[in-house]
Amino acid sequence: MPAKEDKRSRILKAAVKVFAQRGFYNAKVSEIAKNASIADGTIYLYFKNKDEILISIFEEEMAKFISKVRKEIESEPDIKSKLRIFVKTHLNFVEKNPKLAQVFQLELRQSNKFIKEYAGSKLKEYLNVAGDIIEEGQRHGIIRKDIPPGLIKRALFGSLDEVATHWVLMKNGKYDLGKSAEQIADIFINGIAKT
Amino acid sequence: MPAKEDKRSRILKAAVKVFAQRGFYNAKVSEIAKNASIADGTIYLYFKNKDEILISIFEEEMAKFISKVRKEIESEPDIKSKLRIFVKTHLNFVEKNPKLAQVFQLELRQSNKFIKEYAGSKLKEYLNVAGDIIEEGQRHGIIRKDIPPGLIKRALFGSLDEVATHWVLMKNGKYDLGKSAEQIADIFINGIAKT
Amino acid sequence: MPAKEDKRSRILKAAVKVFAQRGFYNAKVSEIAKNASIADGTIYLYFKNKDEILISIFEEEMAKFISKVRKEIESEPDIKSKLRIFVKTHLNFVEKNPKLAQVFQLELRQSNKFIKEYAGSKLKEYLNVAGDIIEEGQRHGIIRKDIPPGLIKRALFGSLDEVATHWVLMKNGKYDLGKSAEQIADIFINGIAKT
Amino acid sequence: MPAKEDKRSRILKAAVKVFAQRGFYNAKVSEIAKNASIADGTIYLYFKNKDEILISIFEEEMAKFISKVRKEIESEPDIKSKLRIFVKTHLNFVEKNPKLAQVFQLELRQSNKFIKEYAGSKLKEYLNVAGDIIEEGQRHGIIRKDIPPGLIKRALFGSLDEVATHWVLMKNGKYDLGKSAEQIADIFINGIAKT
DNA sequence: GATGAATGAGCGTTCATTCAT
DNA sequence: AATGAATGAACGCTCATTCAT
Repeated sequence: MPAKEDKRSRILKAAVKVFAQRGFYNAKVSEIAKNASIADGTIYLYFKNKDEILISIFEEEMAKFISKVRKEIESEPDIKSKLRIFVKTHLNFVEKNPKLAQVFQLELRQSNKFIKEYAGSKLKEYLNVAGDIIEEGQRHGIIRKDIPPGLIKRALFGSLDEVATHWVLMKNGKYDLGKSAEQIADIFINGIAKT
Repeated sequence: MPAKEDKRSRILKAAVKVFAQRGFYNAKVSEIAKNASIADGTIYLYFKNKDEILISIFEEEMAKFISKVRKEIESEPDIKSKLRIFVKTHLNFVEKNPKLAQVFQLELRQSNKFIKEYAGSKLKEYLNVAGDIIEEGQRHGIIRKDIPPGLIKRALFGSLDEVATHWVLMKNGKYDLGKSAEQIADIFINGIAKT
Repeated sequence: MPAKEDKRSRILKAAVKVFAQRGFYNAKVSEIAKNASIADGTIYLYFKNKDEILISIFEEEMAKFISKVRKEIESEPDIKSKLRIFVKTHLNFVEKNPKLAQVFQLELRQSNKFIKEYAGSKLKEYLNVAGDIIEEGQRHGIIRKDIPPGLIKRALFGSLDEVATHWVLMKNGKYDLGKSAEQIADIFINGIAKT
Repeated sequence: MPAKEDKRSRILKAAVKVFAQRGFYNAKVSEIAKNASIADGTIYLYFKNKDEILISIFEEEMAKFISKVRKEIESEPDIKSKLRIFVKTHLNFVEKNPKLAQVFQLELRQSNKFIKEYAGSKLKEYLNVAGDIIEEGQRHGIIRKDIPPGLIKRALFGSLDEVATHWVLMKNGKYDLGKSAEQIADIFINGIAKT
């Protein structure tokens, strides 16, 4: 059923564009429909409501991204480089997908449904990619054990997220996210290294 | 000016309560007015619009908080303890002001005006409290100089912010923010220390 | 507060006009507002929703009509003439208020809320005006006692209602409701007389 | 034609069920289709639109009912018993077909098309069954001639209709329609008898 | 004939904001 | 300054109906 899948992705693609352009609340469903070259009502054959479009964008892009990150990490020889790659892949994704980044960093958080009702399983899964590396590092005696991995992964994610948001708000141009990635990786790798 | 100031703060106090209870978008101006025991229209004598109430809450609470943080830091003898106190004060504030924390961590970000138009001078000022400590540390040769203080302060803030948001979403109970503060401080102090 | 009362009745008057013209479901709230020379939203200061406008028309017109009927009956000397006057007043009201009659006979019954949720206390009250006459007649030995007044009043009302509806659908012109009133009164008075 | 006829009646049967359950306006065509185990679009091969389904139910059930009433009356020896049987058959039908009665008494009247456009030939035909008895009675000098049969039949129908509606709204249980039928017949037979 | 995916018109209601008093 | 009645813009969503297959 390729036609159906095709229509569904056209909606999502159009939604990313419109959300990034207008913001989630100002984005009109009818504008998304027009951008996807379908009728307004058709959207509701694929998504329950406007919030669900937003959440689907997140879930599906995150799913793709998570498996990408996993693949990148896999081939790294040690804990530290895994962590470094995790950080670099995160900020590289932001840099390469500015529209999507705007949706992830800004629009997503305007939806009550997303923030307060959506459990955020994809987010948890992503955080656990980092969490798993950290736990492994702790088992191997490379990472200090007196800080819970749950806190470390969250602190790391917070740093990346904040830097990403700032980059989006600065309209991209300003700084080099690749460099920042290296530096954030440095901070955390040194910060949590077993001494 | 006491009467006016009084009414103004009653509005802000009522707004924090209603925003925390209902969320920014679901909060009705009329409900804030009722909570402040004034007429709907009166609110517009003190604030330009609903977003301005939110922004004013942020600005005024941040002003108080910033000067508190500054005072706390002042008395600390060295860079590292200044940084540690910065972190602890941040998370302690969250823990002691759950309603305000909910507004800061969640509701504030639902306002397009806040995110996209409000330059966030108070936020910058707050970040610079950390930035100043870091710069001082770099000048004193205690903190590595190869990472821009602008990035460090943002990374640190991001970590604190993410942990705070998680705490708010978990409905507070779960974990000990005091302990987390120590651990985040540890990570960053070690992470940016000159080796 | 005459201004407020005035606005409320302007809405009701406009609603009768628009409901009669377009039917309940096709009537747009905005058209009612325009006819009443007020803003759309103002309607919702006076009525909870569109159905409530319809129900209010019914309740308020019925209240006026019921007290009119009661007054007419009061002055009649005996049971039979009371019953006759009841019938005549009913059909006379229909004849003199064609727009309202259209709303009562046709539009009202298109509202699910009216039919299925609204208890219809005013309708009950009206039926009881007839019911009371009948009970009195039974007590006085003028009306046969082997038929419950509850059935008689309903049968009588049904006859009047059906004739009224037919008259509305025939666009009024056709027949003389005054004559019909006399004849229906005849049927019922003879039909329920104690023999 | 059996397959087609079969599908058509399945739709009508499903529609009665769904209309009685949800009301005409809340009934979804797709739900009728699901109940009839056919595709949504198939309904439009048999009926022009949703209103036509409703009207068809009415017409077809009325056709069956009218011929039933005619048969019942035929075997009656005199005018009065014919009239009595007419009344009893009417209310007996209601009592024996509660779902259909709900559709006839309540849902049918919510359709603008039915009320205002559908001439109601089946209704006329049914009324004329009573009208014919009455005219015959007038010719035979049994029924008073000073009331037009057109009014009598309508008054009688109104009584039956109102009692039926009340019975439906009371959710059936309450009263004995058989008894009511006798009493209504009494009222009218006495009421229109030549004196 | 049968399907069911696609269409797109249609509108009640909310609520931030204004402004006459 | 304070009031609160009045305003009116704004739009997501449903669902009867169509039509390509």
